[in-house]
Amino acid sequence: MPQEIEPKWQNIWAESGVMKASDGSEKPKYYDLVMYPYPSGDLTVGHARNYVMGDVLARMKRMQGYEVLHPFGWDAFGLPAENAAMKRGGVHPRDWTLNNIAKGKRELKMMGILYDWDREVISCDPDYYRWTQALFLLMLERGLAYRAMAPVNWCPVDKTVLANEQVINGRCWRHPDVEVEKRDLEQWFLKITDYAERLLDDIALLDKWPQKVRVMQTNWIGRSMGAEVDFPVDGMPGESIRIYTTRPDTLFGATFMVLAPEHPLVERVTTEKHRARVRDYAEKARKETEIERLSTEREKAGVATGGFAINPLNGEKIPIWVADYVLMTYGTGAIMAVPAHDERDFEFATRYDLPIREVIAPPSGPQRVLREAYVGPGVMVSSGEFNGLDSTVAFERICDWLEKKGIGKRAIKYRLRDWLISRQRYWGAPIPVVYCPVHGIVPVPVDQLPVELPPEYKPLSEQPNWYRTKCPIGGEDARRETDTMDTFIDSSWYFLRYASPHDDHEAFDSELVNHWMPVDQYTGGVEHAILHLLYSRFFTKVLYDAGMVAMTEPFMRLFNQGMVKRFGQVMSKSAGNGVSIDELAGAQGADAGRIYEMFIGPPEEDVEWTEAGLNGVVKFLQRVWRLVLEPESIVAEKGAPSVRVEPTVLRRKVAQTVGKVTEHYDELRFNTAVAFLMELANTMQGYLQGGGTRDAEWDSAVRTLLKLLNPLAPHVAEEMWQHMGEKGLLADASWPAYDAAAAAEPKVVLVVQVGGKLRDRLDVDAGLSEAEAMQAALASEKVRAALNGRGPSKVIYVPDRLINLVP
RNA sequence: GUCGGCGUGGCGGAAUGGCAGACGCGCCAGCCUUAGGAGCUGGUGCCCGAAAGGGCGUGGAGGUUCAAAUCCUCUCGCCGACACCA
Repeated sequence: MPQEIEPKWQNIWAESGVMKASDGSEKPKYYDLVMYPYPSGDLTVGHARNYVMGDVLARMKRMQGYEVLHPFGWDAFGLPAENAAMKRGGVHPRDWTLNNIAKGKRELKMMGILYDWDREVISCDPDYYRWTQALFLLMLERGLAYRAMAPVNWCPVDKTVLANEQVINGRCWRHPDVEVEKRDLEQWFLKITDYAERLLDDIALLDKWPQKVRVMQTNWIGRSMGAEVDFPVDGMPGESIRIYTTRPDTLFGATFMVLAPEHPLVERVTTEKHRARVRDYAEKARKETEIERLSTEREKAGVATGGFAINPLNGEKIPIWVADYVLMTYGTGAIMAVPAHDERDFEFATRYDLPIREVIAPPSGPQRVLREAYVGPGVMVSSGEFNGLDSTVAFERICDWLEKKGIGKRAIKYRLRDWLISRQRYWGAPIPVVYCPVHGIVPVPVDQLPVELPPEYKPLSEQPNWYRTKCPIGGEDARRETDTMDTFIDSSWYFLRYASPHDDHEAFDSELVNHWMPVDQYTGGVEHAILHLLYSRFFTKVLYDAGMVAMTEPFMRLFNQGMVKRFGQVMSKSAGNGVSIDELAGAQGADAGRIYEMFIGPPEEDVEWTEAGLNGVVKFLQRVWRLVLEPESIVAEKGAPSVRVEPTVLRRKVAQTVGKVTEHYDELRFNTAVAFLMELANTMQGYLQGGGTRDAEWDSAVRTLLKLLNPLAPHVAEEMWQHMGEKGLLADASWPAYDAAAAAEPKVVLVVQVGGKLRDRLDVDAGLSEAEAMQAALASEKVRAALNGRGPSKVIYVPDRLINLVP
């Protein structure tokens, strides 16, 4: 198998345009999308694994008669380019990025991966980020973008703000060993929280997503249902503290309150005597880093304010404390503490010797000594008029009561927070607004987009020639926003741009988007399970509301492929353990590399890279080559066994392989799909060695094998196809149809059993499913007679080959 | 701590509740050249046995079933996500 065949076929495919997606096609569409990568230099075999998966699927779908959209692009803005530029002074991030893109593109082509390159999207291209900016303005127009002074996560290494989602365990997502700091800054946010409910509810529609990702998104959004209740402050008429609780049924057990250190009422409720200590404590809490504050290991600590509040349910006076285990960013920043039924409150009460009152009795009855909080449901006690009720009932009754009295109401809270999108970086899409002393925040008119980055690589805030501008409204001297957007904005809509990549008067053509979308298959790493996928879903819903797209969810079916590791670590150039596509394709050819990537392990699992098995797939390809083009050499093999593979066995094997390979490609179970093809090749070899004739049936077996192999090993398959004298591209050939009758085992047998004893057996048609076979059996005279009118206690379906195993 | 997922040969891993270990790697033997680290053929879960054959086997303990790697309960171990969210 000469390696020159690879460029040969790559050129033929390019000229024939097999990979181009036609907008006006009559065929059913199939949108096969892979997550666009960050162009970080050499792509590794880890990237290739992902893209080969997408390519195998695209090639099969084309052969199945779909009009396949299989595009590619680059997530080209972002910090690594700036870091690289800084490292080798003088390199512009743009040059570094575009250079990497050129390299990556060459490698992808080398692997025989076919993309519709006419639709390539590069997020740092002004023709792209022009529309990223337009979409930001759409958000602004719809009231979904706002500026706010807020304590933000600040990465001291990257010197930029991070979104919540980019803070992992209190550390920067890019630098796992760097603690994130808190800073107060005025920043742009997107109101993703407005969509929290829909983002959560619509997870139900994503039934073809991995359960794991659905759970992660659900938890991330974090809905809780409860009530907001106002607790009047003792001695301050008209003043009250609003708390949020998920357990209104425990209101009678509230023995104290806790405010977050940043809570606005802390100063007011604090008495003179306690003022100094409270101030001191709040000051310290503010300085603590998020990671210290969020540690559950730490003992709960706080200080009393000296102030009191009134429990509106029973009129009881309860002390107000300040403690940092209450977060200003969730709920109302204030809680009622019910130590008997909340573990955190229990710990706090125990430490400061605060009263603990049980108001829900566990099923085992009231506890004599409370050693720990009881958080389950039970019977209400010490709760006035609600005594004796089940706590789940009391939950509703107390809410009703609060609402009737006007001191509280049911409320739903989300863990999800608004998306902070400002980045104090050069290499990103500039936020297209102007600050005018007269008109305030003025959006740059869409027809003036893009707000292009200045050529010089230097912080935008240090480029007055760039940021000094005129107000688009009145022409006053004004200043441009010098922050750029989080790159996750770029990637929240790139899959829409592929539908009309050259549209130069709108972000995308709605009609074309509605034609291609939603994405039928989306493949990418699980590391994007929350960030990218949640943001893309959010964008899609906003665009739906704006009437610009017809779908409410962008990705129908999601697949998270595993990572390729080496020496136990994720493969990457920077970690120095990368194996490049060049090396893989250079070793034994692109096709062997492709098959090996698919065969190395289950696609969703992480795999350790080793080339130990590469030789096995090379042997497989060589065997296929001989079967197809030199079958006579196999018949002549010396020392061959005399085991015969009957023609019927070969025929059935071919039919079964069609069914299995089609199904497993479809379900992205490539490792087993490869195994089935190997089995077929083994059977075919056995057939020849056993003296099988090379008749029309053999010929059809060969052709079927080539078609099934084509998505995996397209160069070799095309070459063999051509050698066989076939006209036309194998890529254009039709996918073999599955013949269920030919694939079926000879027959199946039903065992009918009454009272645990075998009564009769019945042959049924081959090819029936278990359910069909059972039904057929129950309808048959023979079985009815055997049952003797008593009805079966059991009807057992057993394949013929296993009949002897049944007692 | 909570929520997910996973435990199968020497290895990567297969098995709609139906012959566990497909397919491949590795290993062993033979063939071929005989320079093989190339190629071909056969064998290869573990134990007993010369063989025929027998026994045991999917982390562990129970259970459901004619039948369990698969379903249920408990338990041990590993991995991942989230983690004071009131």
